[in-house]
Amino acid sequence: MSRFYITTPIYYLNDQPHIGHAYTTVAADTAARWRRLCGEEVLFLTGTDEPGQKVMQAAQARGLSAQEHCDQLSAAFRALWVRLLVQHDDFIRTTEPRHMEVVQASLQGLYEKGEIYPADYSGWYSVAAERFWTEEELVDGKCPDSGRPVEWVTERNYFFRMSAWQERLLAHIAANPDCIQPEWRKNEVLGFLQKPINDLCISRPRARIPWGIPLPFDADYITYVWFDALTNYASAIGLHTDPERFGKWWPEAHHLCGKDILTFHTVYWFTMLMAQGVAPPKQVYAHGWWLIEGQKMSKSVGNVVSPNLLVDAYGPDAVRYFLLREVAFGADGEFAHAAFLARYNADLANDLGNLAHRTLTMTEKWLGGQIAPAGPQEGGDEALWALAEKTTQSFDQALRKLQFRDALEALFELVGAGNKYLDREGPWTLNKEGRTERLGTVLRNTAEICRIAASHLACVCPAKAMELLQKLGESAPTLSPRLDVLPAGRPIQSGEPLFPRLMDLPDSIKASLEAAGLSTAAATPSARIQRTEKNAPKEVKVKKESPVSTETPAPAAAVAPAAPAAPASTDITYEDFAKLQLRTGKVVEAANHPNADRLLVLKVDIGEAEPRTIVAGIAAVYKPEQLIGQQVVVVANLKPAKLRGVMSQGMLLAAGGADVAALVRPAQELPPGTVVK
RNA sequence: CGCGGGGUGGAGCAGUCCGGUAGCUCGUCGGGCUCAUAACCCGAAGGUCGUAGGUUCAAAUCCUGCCCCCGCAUCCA
Repeated sequence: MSRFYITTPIYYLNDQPHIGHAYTTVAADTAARWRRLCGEEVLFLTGTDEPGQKVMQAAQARGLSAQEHCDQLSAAFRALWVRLLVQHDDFIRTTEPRHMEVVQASLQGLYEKGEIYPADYSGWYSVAAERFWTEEELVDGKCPDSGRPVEWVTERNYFFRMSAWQERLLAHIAANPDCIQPEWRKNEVLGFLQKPINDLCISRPRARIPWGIPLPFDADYITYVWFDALTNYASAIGLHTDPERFGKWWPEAHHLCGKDILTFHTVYWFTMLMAQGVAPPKQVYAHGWWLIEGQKMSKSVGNVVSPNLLVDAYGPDAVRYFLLREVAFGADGEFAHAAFLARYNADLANDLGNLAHRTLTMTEKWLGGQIAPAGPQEGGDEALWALAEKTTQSFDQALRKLQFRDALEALFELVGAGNKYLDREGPWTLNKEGRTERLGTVLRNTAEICRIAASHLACVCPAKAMELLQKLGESAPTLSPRLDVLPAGRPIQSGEPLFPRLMDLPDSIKASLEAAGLSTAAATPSARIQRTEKNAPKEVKVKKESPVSTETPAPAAAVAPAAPAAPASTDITYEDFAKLQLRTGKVVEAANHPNADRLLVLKVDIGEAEPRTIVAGIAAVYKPEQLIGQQVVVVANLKPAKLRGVMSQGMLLAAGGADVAALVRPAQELPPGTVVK
């Protein structure tokens, strides 16, 4: 029996699970479910990555011990997987003994082979950020994160001879062209490997970082987090501890990961394994990132698509379907609720749901609710049989290559063909003319299409697929492409529509969009509305940038860049103005920017659950303590931007030209969040 | 020469590696059907495939230059 071992990265417990975590995990689950459906032996591993500075900081911020914090968050991940219908076979935590002992065995083995050696390392160290920086990374000779001074520190550490494996790594990739996917990502890795790579520092002094796996050969050091984390893929199946189990699964290892950590999963991990005499995994597949409503994912915007919110609003099946159908696996995508609604209605409600519903209701009305025997093939029958055969093949091929979108596209081509077939064969006419035998054949054919669609969809939309199969009287998926699988006389029931059409965004989604300062115009599933909504930010940008364009003759703004007043030639419509979301706010905290002397970092309450962090260039005019308790006017839907390292989630209105003269504030005390227009 | 990605009918994308009738989804317009979740089906309009050259019998696809857009970076909010 063929085997399939698939993993997600172990997720770092510095924050709640977000859509990116859900994406990787759903993809892995779908691949795993498909292999199981095909009768293969499957091992699907996910888990959480626990030790680390950021985790400890996050724990401290919540007033918890690191272990309590990790237990809670790890449970939050597990709970989400349950909600998303993820069926992992194993869940590993890097604090488990079974993992730690393998990490130590690996290190010991490498040390004994001479693959790990001690050396002194010198660099600019920031006590505040607890890390080293390169000369180039420093800002004015200070730590770019904290703005604090750095010191030149020499430290003894242990290094893995990664550089010695560079040639063999290149040879391995050349000999195994599919081991890094997609192809264009592999080229990025190969580009990275054109330059000599360094040895990898795999230790950290315990004095500096107290939490981690101790080096077996020097108790003053703990293991570098990536060495620790990557090893999970092997420790979970018994590297160094259970050779039989490891030998069984390792040759079939497939790792999914985000594009940001591809280098770790290929260069570091492959060479770590090769140095231990273990072949690299069969394949590493890097997927892209989701933009949220046109913006890069950040904490505040990310809430709009928090996986739990999505599952609450749409249910797990629809969320899984959208994630896998909307973009090619590997490319970046955009999660917009309007697009979600459009996709859901078009594919799940109108095409599949409706095909099922019309087939089932006609069968109930005219055939006593029973599947009819397969009669002789006429009309479009032959083509339908052929397409079903072709579809099941395409689906399987695409899914084996993790091309989820292509697989679903193929499957919905068959669904579409089912709808067309009904129209051409016109069962309502057959019924009127009393041609019952042909009527039965036509409806059994589309029922079979539903059976095939549901069976294949069982890996993507497990719950809804089962629901549909049950309507057809089936208790489990059957992958046969034949249209004579359902037994004649089988009772069916139509029941309620499988995927009710969504006429508007759920209220919970609208509320979260509003809270994040995003438009809820997407509410109507009409493309016209989508279009204006999507175009809006672009138009604004064009205007903003036109002064520097060489194309247009520059208007007054370019001549007098200091004058913010818009020239008459760029009148805006009320519609343009209405795109601004202005709110009153109250400054609750204010501090100097750690790394910029003209900026202040403010926390401004604008009536949301949490105050916004807003960076303002007003340090020349206001001192932080003057501002606390002051009322201000905030542009609430300005795209967030990082200013000297601090994310700013809005802008304060201020009067003045190039230099700010004074902040704008309401004439009277108003509750925070009051709309300004 | 900072790094990376990209410019294909109104929108979003595929096709580019391996040159040879420009395809898909949504939208628009017109029609049909009436079993169905205002769903389904048919037809039409709409693209000099960013641009200028080159190679070729033939270029969205190969080569060269240029323009533009989007991320990251840049004390601009």
